[in-house]
Amino acid sequence: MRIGELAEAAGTTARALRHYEQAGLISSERAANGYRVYEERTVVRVRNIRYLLAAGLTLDDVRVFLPCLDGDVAAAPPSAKGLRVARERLAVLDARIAAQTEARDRLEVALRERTGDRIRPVA
Amino acid sequence: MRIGELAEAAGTTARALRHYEQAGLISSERAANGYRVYEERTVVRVRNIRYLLAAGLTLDDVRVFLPCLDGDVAAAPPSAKGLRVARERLAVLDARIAAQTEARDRLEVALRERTGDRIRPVA
DNA sequence: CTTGACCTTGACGCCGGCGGCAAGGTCGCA
DNA sequence: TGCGACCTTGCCGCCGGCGTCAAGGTCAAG
Repeated sequence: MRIGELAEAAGTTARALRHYEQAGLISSERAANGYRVYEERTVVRVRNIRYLLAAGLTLDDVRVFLPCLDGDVAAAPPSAKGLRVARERLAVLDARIAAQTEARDRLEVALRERTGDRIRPVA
Repeated sequence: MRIGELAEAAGTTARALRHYEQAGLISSERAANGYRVYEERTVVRVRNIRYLLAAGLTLDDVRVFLPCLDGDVAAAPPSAKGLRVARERLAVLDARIAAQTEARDRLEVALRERTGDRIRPVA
């Protein structure tokens, strides 16, 4: 399939796909005329990429998960290094989530206190 | 007080303060030599601004809270609009956190499966 | 043969919240 | 009188994930 088809099938744009390729997240072969040609499974891969992006990860983050992006769990088990990196990522994600949750709670508290008081007890 | 003092008192930088002024969040008078001069209460205001920023709002969002940023009880309570913006932000933050938590959980599950199944890592 | 839909690379634009540098003016103090 | 700390405006840079031209090549249909 060509880039336009893939884009539509995966719910994104050709531009984004070139961007992912440039970032090393997907790969393509080339037809004689230079057009990019993709395999069917790339659709799944791209969907997974977009899922992770939507979850707030960066392209850099996503790269770490490449081995698991094709949805085939039995396929390529990650290397020890991959596992280590993945665990580190997990910690990073936890930290990030914690930070955002904290911010969220602050906002909620502010809102709650607004029911009467001022925006926040200011020191 | 001058910009440097305000910056230190409010826990930020002179650069950021000029940025806030440029964004219409704070105002200053000018001394004869052109230096910005601030009132004491601006410290509180800036702290509140930074508090809201840290809670995940944008400068644009903060603008709607201007009437209540001085911590003055007599001042106007946050407008209905302000509350609405804050609630919307809260929803956005919640969604973002949920998505990331979901991704995190996926990763954890994947990790668990790998380490349980295949002990031998592949280079 | 032409149109028009599709593809190619390359490069600049944008948003947000500043950081940081340039190039200069203004102080107080020794 | 000269140093150094402070201030001024202005503008470019950065990160991330693309959007959006620009300037072309390719191909099937009419």
